[in-house]
Amino acid sequence: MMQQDPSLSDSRVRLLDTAQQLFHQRGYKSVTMQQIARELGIRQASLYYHVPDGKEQLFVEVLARSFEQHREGLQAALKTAGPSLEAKLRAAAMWFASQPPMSLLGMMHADMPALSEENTRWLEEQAFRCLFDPIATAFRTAVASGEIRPLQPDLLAGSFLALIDGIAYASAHQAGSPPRRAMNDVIVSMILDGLRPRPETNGVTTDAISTN
Amino acid sequence: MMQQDPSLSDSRVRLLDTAQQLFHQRGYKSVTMQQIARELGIRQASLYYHVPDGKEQLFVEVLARSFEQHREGLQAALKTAGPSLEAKLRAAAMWFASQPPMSLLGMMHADMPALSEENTRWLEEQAFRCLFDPIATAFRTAVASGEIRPLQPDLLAGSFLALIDGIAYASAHQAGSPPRRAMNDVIVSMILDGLRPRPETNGVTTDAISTN
DNA sequence: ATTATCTATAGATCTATAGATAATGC
DNA sequence: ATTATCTATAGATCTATAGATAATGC
Repeated sequence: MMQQDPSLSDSRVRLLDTAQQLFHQRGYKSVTMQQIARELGIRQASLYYHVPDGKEQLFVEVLARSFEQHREGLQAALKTAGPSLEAKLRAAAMWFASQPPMSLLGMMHADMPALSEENTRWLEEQAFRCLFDPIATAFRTAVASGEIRPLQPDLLAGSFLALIDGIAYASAHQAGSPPRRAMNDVIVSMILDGLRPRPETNGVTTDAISTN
Repeated sequence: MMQQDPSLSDSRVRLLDTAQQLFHQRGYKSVTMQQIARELGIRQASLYYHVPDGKEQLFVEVLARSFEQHREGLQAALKTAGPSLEAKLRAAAMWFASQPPMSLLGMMHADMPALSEENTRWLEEQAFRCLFDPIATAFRTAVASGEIRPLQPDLLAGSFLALIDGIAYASAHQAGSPPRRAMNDVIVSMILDGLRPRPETNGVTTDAISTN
């Protein structure tokens, strides 16, 4: 009748998957338990067998699982990449491009205020640990090695994530936007070399894509 | 008894201001007519005198007004700035830093799906015209003059706005984050010159702020 | 016995409408 | 007469609970 341990039975995983998709698409408040159930082909009340603590618990679990997936994917990507910041940024961007858009900023902003303070704080910690920290570490290393100028690594990590988020948004909502890989190339190039033509770089330029 | 023309009476403006603040803070769905009314010190039903078509109309009007304010502020800032892209970006960033954070991306993502298709489309057009277009034009000009490398101006404009959005978010939600002006300097410098040290720039570097 | 669903429904919340009331300006 | 509020309330929607039902595995 009850089930306290968050088991990972088949039907529970299906629930988390469906909820994840809907929450990421429309946010916490807009998605109803009704809709999640309909999508699963079961009745609304049946959801409470899997998440006895209700909608907020479901949302928190979904988001935490999503963060964790990103952490693992990011770590793997950063590990296989070479030691240069450029390689790491490309690998990280590729990882994000391979995942469904998660609109981190949007979620953080719009959905957190509806949750309990405890859940908010905890999810912010998870987001920090899983998404922000790996990127910030890469920037910190690059600053330490002199590979990039001495700017605040935290700010750079935030900027990188904001750009990644923007790309995900554009590719999901903007009609004729380029593929995410192509946009990745442009922003990595921008981050590292800037938009101004480099003065003395006689050789192949890193320009990725032509105008408009 | 009724009032069809969107007059700008004192009490109506107060309503729009209050609603704007709340909507920008917590998004469309999370804010209730009840809360808006409480904030104004009146009863919930009284709101419908000013917005007979209800909550969605209120939200659309608030957002449209907000976009328009930004368009005017942006245009003014771009006009007073010098012709260089750097001056324009700094001016635009300064304008945004002078305004309450509006979390454009978050709103777009989380709130639009709850609105009618017509309103969604219309608001997207307004966002494009008021926020995106002025910035994209600046980038287009800079590409045409050769001031920057030939990358897609639209993508660059989106990137710039994503960064601005990220800064607003950080300054609003992150505990010890630097002032928005300082973050602006860093990102403009990053956008234009990149993070890698410029090879032949013998002179004053544009490094803004020290490590960490 | 455990797992996963179902029906039925209480209770809360939220939007919106109807119609009354009060103040101000002509 | 116009402007801006009020009270009261209908109707919709949404979360969550109680308890029944059915299938599968021991």
